[in-house]
Amino acid sequence: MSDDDDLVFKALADPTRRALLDRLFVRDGQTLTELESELAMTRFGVMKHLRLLEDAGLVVTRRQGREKLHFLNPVPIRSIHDRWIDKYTEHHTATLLDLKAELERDDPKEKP
Amino acid sequence: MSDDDDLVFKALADPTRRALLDRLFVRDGQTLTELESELAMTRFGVMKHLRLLEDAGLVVTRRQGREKLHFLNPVPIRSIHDRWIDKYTEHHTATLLDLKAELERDDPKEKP
DNA sequence: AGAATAGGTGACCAGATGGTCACATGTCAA
DNA sequence: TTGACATGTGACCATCTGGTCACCTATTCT
Repeated sequence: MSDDDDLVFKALADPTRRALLDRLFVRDGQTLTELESELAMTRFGVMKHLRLLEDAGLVVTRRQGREKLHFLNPVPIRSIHDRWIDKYTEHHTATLLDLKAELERDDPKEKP
Repeated sequence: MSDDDDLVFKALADPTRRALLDRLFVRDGQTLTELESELAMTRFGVMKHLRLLEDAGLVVTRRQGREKLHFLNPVPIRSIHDRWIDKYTEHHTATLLDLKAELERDDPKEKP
């Protein structure tokens, strides 16, 4: 069944952790204290979340003196995609999303 | 922050629900009872999981008499991919995965 | 009509999860 | 070497989650 991805899905299930990935997607290599300052949560909470992201392989780290730098790793995300997106229908799915994005751009916040 | 995807990530966080998606990926349009028969869990548990998958848009359904048919919807999966995979590095990431797959094919279960 | 089949609801409970704190270790700079 | 800074650990608690059951509705078959 290939579910060693369990850590990845569990890690992605929390909005705070997804926000952390978003921050790293914008600017890679941030420290714990930098990330904490944007997140309305104590340092300990952020640390726990980063730990889970690291265990899942979604974030890789490098020590630099007393600092620990965090980097986003996109590989596990790509694996999720490949699990349920058939090569032959991939183009069709991407096209649907493009259409959705275009509709939302044309009619912003429309309430039917 | 675009986190109306919360239901999607929560739905994917459970191994039983991922297994259900796997089953539908193999054969689409199954009923609740068919899916239950493969899953070592009572009908009620499976029903709860399918409900969450449906709320998240990962599964779409169609009623046919007293049966309810379940179909896999790949669109939300593609959205996850697009959130953190940069268009410009996408090819690089896919290449890394291909390499990983090839290595695991050549050296099955090697313990370094 | 009556029985069998497919699906649905609400309550309930054990166990997992998110967040905080007191306290501890390692690192840099004056 | 003393103090400030960056990160780490273990315990603790309120809340969420996964799974089951008693009971109910709707559809099909004989």
